[in-house]
Amino acid sequence: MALEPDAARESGVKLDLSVLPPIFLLPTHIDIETRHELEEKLMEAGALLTYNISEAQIVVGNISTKRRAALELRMRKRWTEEVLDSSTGRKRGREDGDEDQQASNKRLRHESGFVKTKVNRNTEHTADSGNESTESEDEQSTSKSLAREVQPPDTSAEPIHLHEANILPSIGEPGMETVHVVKVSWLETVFEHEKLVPLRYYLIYSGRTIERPFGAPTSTIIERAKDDASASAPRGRHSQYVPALTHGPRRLGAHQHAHHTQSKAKLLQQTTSDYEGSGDEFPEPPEWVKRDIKYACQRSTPTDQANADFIAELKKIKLARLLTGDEIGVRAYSTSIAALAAYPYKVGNPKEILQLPGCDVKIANLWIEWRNNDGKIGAAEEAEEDETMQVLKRFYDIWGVGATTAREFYFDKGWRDLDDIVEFGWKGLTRVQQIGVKYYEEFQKGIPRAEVESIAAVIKDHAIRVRDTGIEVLVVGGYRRGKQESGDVDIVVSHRELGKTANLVTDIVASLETEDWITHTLLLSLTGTHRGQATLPFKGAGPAGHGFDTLDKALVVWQDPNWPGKPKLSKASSRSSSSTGEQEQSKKKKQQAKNSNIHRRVDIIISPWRTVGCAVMGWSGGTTFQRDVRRYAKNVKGWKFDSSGVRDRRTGLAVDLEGPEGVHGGLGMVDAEKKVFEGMGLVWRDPSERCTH
DNA sequence: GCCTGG
DNA sequence: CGGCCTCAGGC
DNA sequence: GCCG
Repeated sequence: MALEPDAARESGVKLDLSVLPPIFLLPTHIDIETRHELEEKLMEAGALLTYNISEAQIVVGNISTKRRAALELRMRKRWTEEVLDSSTGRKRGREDGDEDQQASNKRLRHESGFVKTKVNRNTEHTADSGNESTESEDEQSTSKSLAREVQPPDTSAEPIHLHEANILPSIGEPGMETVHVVKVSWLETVFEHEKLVPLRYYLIYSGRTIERPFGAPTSTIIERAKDDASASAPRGRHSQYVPALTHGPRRLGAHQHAHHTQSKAKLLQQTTSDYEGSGDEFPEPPEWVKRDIKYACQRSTPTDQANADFIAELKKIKLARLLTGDEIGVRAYSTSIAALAAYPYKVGNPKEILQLPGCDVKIANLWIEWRNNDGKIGAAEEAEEDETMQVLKRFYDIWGVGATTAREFYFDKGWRDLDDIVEFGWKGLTRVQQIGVKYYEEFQKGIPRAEVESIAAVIKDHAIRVRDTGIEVLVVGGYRRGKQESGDVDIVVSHRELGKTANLVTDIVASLETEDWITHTLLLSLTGTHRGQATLPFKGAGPAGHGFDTLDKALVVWQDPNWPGKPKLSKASSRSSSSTGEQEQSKKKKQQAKNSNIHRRVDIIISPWRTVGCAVMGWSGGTTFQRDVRRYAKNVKGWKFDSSGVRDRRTGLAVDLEGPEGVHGGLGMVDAEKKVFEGMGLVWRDPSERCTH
């Protein structure tokens, strides 16, 4: 029973760790009990335990890769760069300083067996394996591989006898700026043998402290980005370009229209004080400017925009606001951009900008800067080039990751790229985020119009299969606005008979899955069906007024299951591969037998016919257009608009814009949409004129 | 109740 | 100075 | 950041 370790016997002396530099214990992956135990033993042995990582020279952790080690330090605000073995550091209290690290490694390799298990070069990234496996097991398999652990070196076989002077690795400068991250097994070994053993066999990573590597030093952008979104509203947003306003009202140069411009006019002098551009001439503003039309749904916003270049710069600022969690800033810039996007002339004078609703001196001054600075805005370029912003953007582009989570990934977790997420955070991702990461590159690719059309045709075909030929569809979203490439496919599916749209999403998705068009369902929204079923009398003829259903919809991942070289399935066994001939074939083709068709994001929206015009309208506009439809409905009409219908805010009753049972006769979805525009007092515009961004 | 997407 | 589009679903 |  009472086994006595060799080391214990030979050292009559009590273990003394007071010679060691400050030690930091990484809590990561060490349960609280073990940690307390280690802390206790360290204290007993007189070790210098620190809880301030910046003063630690030895960091002990239950981790295994360099990458993770650097990450753990980074997370705790200690930025380091790796010190390599080759950089033969100065010897540390050692006479025979000629033995460099390589030599010592070499010797180690010869004299003991555990070098191969030592670090085990456990550096293969799990991200790399992510592409190989197939289908729904992928997320799991990837996370599984993350759990792989390195075996600790088997030290009991060969106790180590080395000089105390050799305890610390001979790399890096001595002192606080160098930090060595070692495995927990080092401490365990030390305690087991009650003897100090060299770090180097347990060394994961050696780093030298460096400055935080990037960015305009503590630029306001970064400061803002650090703020948690949950904290109080972003503050301190004041541009250096906003002039103090002191003058009384002045008269606008060439024109004297709307009153609202007068209050702006007094700022104008300030704004343009250092602007000596072309004369004061500029074109007669369009009607919507004169009438101070504030809602994007009330004006035409064409695809090709006279001020696209300037808008592009503004969008960079808007993106920065988005990534920093400044939603209100995003709103503001969206409004300004939408107004500029609708302005049909190339701006040549800042006064033109002041005329626009949603634009004021701030934007006018940005335009001046843009004009005087060769088409560049400092804040925009700065944000674009900022490395923090770039990382946040990378994360934000993951489907299912928003600005808040992107910032959490970066500032809290310390991750820098997708590999970090896969390697260190996979299990913490939601299901849809895992899918978003898995198809990251594919989802970035635009979808050509022809492909949108063929996807729509397949959906329509399946909808007809699960119902009948009364199914009608319309592709909405960017496609309908005329974009050459769409980010995703949005399609509205309806049927003139009320009962035929109940449970339709479910049936369509099921049918598509049968033929493997859908690889993942990201979201299934069924409230329409739920409510419809609850409210609607089976035989129809329900009193109008009930009918306020939200829409059923499915957000799915789509892949064309037909690909060149696909093994032909025999007619009989359509689903499972059971025939022996097939097995052989699939085995033979195992390598190239992979569907390389690009995965696409597809939104299938079901609408009852009664409100299909609202659905079409609600899904066809750009973001700002849609938001302004709702604002307009609220502020001008006192209604609440959403893509499943309109109701009066006061009475709560549904507003029938399309007739109690929707449009009839030869009228279709677009006619229904026209009725909605008309009913809201809006001029119907071709979707290509709703390009608000 | 926060976060996300549309 | 307060408000800024709206809603369902996932966690 | 702009509006009422």
